[in-house]
Amino acid sequence: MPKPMQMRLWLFVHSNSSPIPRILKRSFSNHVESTVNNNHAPDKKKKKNKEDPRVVKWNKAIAYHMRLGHLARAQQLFDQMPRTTVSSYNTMLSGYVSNSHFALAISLFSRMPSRDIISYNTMLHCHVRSGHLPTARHLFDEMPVKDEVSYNTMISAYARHGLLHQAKELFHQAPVRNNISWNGLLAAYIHSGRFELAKQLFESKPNWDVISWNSMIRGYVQQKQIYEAQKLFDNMPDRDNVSWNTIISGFAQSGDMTEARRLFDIMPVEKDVFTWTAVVSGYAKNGNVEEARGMFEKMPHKNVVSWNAIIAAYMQNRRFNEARKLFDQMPCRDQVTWNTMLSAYGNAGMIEEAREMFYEMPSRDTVSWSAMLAAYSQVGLSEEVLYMFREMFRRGTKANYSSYACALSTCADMATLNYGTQLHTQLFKVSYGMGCFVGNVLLTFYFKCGSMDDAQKVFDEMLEKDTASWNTMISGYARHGFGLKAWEVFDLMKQTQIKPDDITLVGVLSASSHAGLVDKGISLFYTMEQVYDITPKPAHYTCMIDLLGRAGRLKEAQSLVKEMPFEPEPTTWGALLGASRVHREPEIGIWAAKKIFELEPNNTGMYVLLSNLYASYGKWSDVLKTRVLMGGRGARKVPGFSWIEIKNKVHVFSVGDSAHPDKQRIYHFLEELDLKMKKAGYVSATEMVLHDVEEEEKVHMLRYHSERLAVAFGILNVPSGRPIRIIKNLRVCEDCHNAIKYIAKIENRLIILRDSNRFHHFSGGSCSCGDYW
DNA sequence: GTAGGGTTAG
Repeated sequence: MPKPMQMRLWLFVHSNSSPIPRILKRSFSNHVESTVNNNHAPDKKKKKNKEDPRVVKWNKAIAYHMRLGHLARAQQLFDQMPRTTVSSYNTMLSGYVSNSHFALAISLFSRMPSRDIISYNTMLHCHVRSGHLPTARHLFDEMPVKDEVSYNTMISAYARHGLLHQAKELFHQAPVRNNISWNGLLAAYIHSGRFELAKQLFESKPNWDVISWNSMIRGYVQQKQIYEAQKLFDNMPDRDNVSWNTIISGFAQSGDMTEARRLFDIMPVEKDVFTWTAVVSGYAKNGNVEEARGMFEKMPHKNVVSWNAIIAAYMQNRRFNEARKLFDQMPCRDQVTWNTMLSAYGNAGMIEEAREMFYEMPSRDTVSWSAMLAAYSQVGLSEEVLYMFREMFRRGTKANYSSYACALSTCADMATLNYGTQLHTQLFKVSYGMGCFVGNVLLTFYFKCGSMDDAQKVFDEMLEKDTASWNTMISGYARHGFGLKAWEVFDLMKQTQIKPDDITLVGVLSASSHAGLVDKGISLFYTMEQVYDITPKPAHYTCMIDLLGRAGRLKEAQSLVKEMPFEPEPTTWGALLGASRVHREPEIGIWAAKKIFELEPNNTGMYVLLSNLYASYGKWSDVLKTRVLMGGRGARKVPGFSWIEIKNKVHVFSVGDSAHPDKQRIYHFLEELDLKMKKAGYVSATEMVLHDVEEEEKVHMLRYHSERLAVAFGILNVPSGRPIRIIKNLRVCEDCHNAIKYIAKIENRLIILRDSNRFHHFSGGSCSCGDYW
């Protein structure tokens, strides 16, 4: 049995497809011969000694300038060299890569007269660092010879991207494994969310080095198990500065700044820029900008990253002017600086400022484009999102999963399943396997579009699933009213190594509520702390109130609200309000509505809910009062009216506030409406407004009429009672198609007509409204 | 020439 090293070289020599230059091939060949004959591995030291000392001297000088980032000087030296060897090229190559000049590295690599394994490994590292894993893999596959460095480079690259499957595959394929390979595998488990497996691996091998201990601490931090992380930190055999930085940033990220600060003050190793920056960003995340600023001032050596952290601190806490001042003062800005500003403006909905940043920034990377996409998406500019997404490709920026995520979620919002599916296909072309992130994006998309089958298919095909994948499935099914299915997924999840988190339980509780699984839901809620070690949060209470409310147990829901250990959120009150409307408990509903207005005086949606609540009891004067309170804040086309037009007939949902200040506008609308209504044989709209309180009965009748149409299409009476409804393969006439869309808008539902056929696409057929063609 | 820690998008 040949030794692994010899085996690899043998493979290389006998490979006909090897792209390696002939000269190099010959020298390799000789080398192999001698190695095989002598039956021992090549001696690296001997090889090093062969290098011309003058060349070594030049190389050292080049490397020195590269380390300092003096690229031009390094280049000059390289050009002046009396004799260049592969090692000089390699020095240049690795200098370019460590200075992130990937294009220069690629160009140099292509011009090299000969290449050795180090050139190939450096190039591999180059592609990995620039984030082009498919290119790296391609090179890896084509490499004439691979050693453990090549394998390790790929393993840890896959690990960092959460691609456990690929990392594991190469780990097992690797002919030789060292500590770095094992650490790579460990990192792969951690980054793909398979922390239980990471723990098992870590426990099974006793001789781990400090790097793996640090990875495990980081893993616990990522799992939000900070006290476990601390236990590990306390027990580890020796701690270096990275260990300290990891645990400090762990406490900082988990919001425990007291402990983070205590560790910071007692740490026995020297604090570096990582330590300081972790603390600055920790204070920022806690909203303590002053303290963050104080630490920033004290920081002995600031770099761009620390500047970025302080700018993010101000931006995250909405202190835009101060952030802007710092931004202007900064000694030098990098891509992240610009992106930080851009994305923070985007998050705040300050679209103009975001746009300004985007167009002013010297260069744009994927994050910049993604942030801009997110900014547009946030303010609902769906068309802009898709335009920018295409523009991004046109400008040659590679889209990543974030950009796809944004585009896909916009597709979901616009209910453009076709374009989204197209993106799905595209994603497959560019991707290097179904990682968690891409899978989760697709799951979200298909659920948003209501294509449960497609979502399930993606889920089944996913090689790696993390907590988010399971959560998306559970809450996806829950949202669409498939409570049993959601429970099924939850039961499956419990059989895996992945632990449910608080979001999982929110999904399961809401599934229970929509499927009427009241007892299951209640028992989960009261045992979640013991079984899953998760303390109920406001969202869990909201689910419970929704669950009890839907089941008609309003009194219990009411007392649970009172028992809550924290102030109920507007959505909690909303759940109670909705239930009280369905189960005719106006007192509770009004109580809830009042609470909502205290919390959110401008919540127009709640005004509408309240006025609907009154309307369903025939309390028309209260409807009116509520509408008056709403003022001009209603999002309707004409304030005070909800109406749809179906086949030239106007259906009025409600006519409310004749007391609305914008009388001119209302009367103008009424004139138009009048004509249409009279033509359709209905009572005049003007009449209704003038006698609105008395005539509301008639309005109610009209509402009922139009609702009947809606029921025919299956739009109302959605089993889940939730605002998403998918109608597949509907044969519908043009007018009704529009009407359905309009109902969706009025009723604040997302209705998706999937694969529906419009009137003109057919010859011979009939629509549910009675029309035929 | 390969592994762990701090800042930005999702």
